[in-house]
Amino acid sequence: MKVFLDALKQISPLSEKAIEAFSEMTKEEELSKGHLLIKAGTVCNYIYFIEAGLSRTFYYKDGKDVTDWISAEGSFAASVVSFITRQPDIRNVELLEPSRICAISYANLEKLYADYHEIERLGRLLVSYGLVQLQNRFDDLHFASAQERYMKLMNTQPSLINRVPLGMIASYLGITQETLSRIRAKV
Amino acid sequence: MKVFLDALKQISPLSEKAIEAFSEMTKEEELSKGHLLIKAGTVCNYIYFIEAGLSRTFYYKDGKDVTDWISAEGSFAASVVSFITRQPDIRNVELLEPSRICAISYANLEKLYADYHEIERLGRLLVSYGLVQLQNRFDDLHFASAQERYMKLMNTQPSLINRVPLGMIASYLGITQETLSRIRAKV
DNA sequence: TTAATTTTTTGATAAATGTCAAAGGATAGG
DNA sequence: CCTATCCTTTGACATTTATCAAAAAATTAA
Repeated sequence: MKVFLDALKQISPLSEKAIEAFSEMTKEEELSKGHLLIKAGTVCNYIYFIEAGLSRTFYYKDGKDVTDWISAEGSFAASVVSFITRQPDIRNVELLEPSRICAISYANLEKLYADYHEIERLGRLLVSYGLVQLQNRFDDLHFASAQERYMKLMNTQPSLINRVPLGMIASYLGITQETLSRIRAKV
Repeated sequence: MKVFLDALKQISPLSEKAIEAFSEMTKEEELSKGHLLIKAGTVCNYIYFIEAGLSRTFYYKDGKDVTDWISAEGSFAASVVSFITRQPDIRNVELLEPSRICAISYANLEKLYADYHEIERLGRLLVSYGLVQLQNRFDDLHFASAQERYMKLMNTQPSLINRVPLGMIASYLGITQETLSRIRAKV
């Protein structure tokens, strides 16, 4: 839990009271590799913070497994669209490594937002930073070549290369695993 | 201004006081086609709401004009990444039609956020819905064909087809104008 | 309206990436 | 340590999309 609360404080200062309220609303769990945090077709009722470990968000498009997002320790995992819209979504979230996570439910978070202006602010900032991250990935996908995208991933998150199977990384980058394998052979 | 305030109220209820504060902080303008709202290389200090008209966000990648976003009446325009991170960004925003806009500065918005919990909530919701929109476009770019993307645009925002030059729409969809022209001829 | 400019289409060709198939490697459980 | 499974690479070929060039169509300004 400490890693989680420290990360929150980094985003925006929180009073002792708010931190306590947060920690009361949050439950910590140790889960094994392969555990499904969120199942496609359901409404995502939890946001997870990865204190240790690794997860990926994925769905099926035309029968093919698409890796939408990868969350390592220190970041959040969820079916964000479903969490926000309160509609079922096609995304699953699974653990790629045994992980220690903090989970907070939609209902509890709403309560915290309503009770604490400072937590509402924190939430706004978190979503804002998420938007910036997504825009960066969007820009890559928009007009960068497969090789450019791979290079950028190597520069920004090199550790993922050894922790995530190549096929999932390829899909994350929007290419096939054969193409990624060839890029890798060339570079 | 009324269109803007009504749109805000739709997102989240606001007290009379908050609405008044908002309208005091907002300035309304009529601007002509071609007007540059935001210039590349600067920090984006305003968020614009388009009451009437049309804008696009664009930048240059390898000397080529890339249309990043298109905002029609009832939506927001900004260099969102720059507005959030307070860093200069490569994006420009220009008007594609004579437009009536409402502008609110970063500093004023921060003040509103600090003074009104209800406005902070509104801000969180606005960013959240923006995130959902971007995720939808991201999904298309991730693993949908050029034709699928065009079809989806036709279904969701058909009016843009007649208001925005084909080259900009093509770029918005992540393809060349020749490819879009051929898709159009085929469909 | 004409003339100039911009936008869109079309054709030929090239480049990037995908698909299918199969062979090697690596890894984990019995 | 052996076998089954999963992961990665490689090859041959197909498809999609980009590039370059030029013509046709539409729009704008004089």
